[in-house]
Amino acid sequence: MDVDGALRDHGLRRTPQRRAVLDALMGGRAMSAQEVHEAARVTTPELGLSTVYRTLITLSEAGVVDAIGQHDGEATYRLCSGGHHHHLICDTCRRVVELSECDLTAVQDAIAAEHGFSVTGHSLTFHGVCGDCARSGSGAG
Amino acid sequence: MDVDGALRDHGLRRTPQRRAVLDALMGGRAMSAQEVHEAARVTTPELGLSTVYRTLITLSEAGVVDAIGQHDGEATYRLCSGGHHHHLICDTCRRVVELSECDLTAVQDAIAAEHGFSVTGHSLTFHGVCGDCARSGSGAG
DNA sequence: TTTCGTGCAAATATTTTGCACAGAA
DNA sequence: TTCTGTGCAAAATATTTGCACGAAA
Repeated sequence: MDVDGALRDHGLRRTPQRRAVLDALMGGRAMSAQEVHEAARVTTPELGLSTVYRTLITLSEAGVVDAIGQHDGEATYRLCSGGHHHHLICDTCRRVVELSECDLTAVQDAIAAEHGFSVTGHSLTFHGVCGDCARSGSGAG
Repeated sequence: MDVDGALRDHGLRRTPQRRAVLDALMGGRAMSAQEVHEAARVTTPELGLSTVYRTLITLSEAGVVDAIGQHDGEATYRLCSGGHHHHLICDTCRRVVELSECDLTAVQDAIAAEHGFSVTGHSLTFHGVCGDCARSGSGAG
C-alpha cells in the first residue's frame, strides 16, 4: 500500500508531513510519536512534534495505524491493515508481524459461558525475537 | 489471600499505607494509581499520592499486582496470582477475572515456526461485560 | 476561495524524585 | 538502633491545545 493511496483512500489531505509520518512507519516497526518525529525529520526537518501526535491520532481514527502497547512510557503505533488481527512483536528490533488467523472464537465462547460474561472482543500479542535479530545477536531491524 | 500475609510473604514491610493500597485493590477491579489513592484515602486520609505510585511499583516487582492496560491515559493495576494467566475484563465495572487455563502453547509454537521467531511469551485479554453489569444495565461493580 | 493542516509555545496530566522525618524490624 | 517507607512539593516527561499562518482542494 503506498503512502499517497492510504491518505487519499481515507479522505485525508496529502501533505508532506503526513507522508513523512507514514514513510517512517513503513518500516513495519512499532514506533512512539517521538521516534516517528525523529525519523521523519530526516526528510522533513520542519515537522513539528505536535503535528506527529495529531497525525497519529488522525491516522488511528482512519484505521491506517494501530496504537499497540507502550515502550518506555510512550505509546507506540504501527501501520496496520483494517480487520481484526493479532500481533507478533520482536522485542529486540520492535518489528511487528500481523497475524490474521484467529482461532479464538471457540475459546472466547467457552470463557464467556463459564464466567457469565458477554465477551465483545479480545487482544492477543506474542512477544519474542525475530529470526534476523536471533542471527545477528543484536538489534538488526 | 490476606493483605498482611501478602506483604510478609514477599518480605515487604507492613505499613498502614500498604495495607490501604492492597485493601483498595481487594475489590478485584483494575484501578489506576489515582483511583487507588482516592479509595484508600477513605480509611487512610494522610496517604500521599506518591506513596501510592511507589507502592504499586513495589508490589508489581513483588508480583503481588499486575499492571494491566490503560484507562483514560492512566495505567491500571490489579491484584494478581503469581503464575502465567490471562484476563477477562468487564468494560463497564472494570472487574477483572483471571484465566488460568492457557491453551496457546500449540498456537504459539506454530506461529513461531511460521514466522521464524523464537516466541518468549504472549498476553491475551478478553473484553466484555460481566453478568452483573449486563443485568443492571449500568456499572454495578 | 474556503477549509483543513501546521508550527510554535504554553498548558495539562501523569508519574518520578529529593529531602527530612517517622515508623517497622 | 538501623534501615526502609512516607509526605510534601518540585521536577521531569508525555501529550494536548490555542492561535495565526500556510497550503491543499
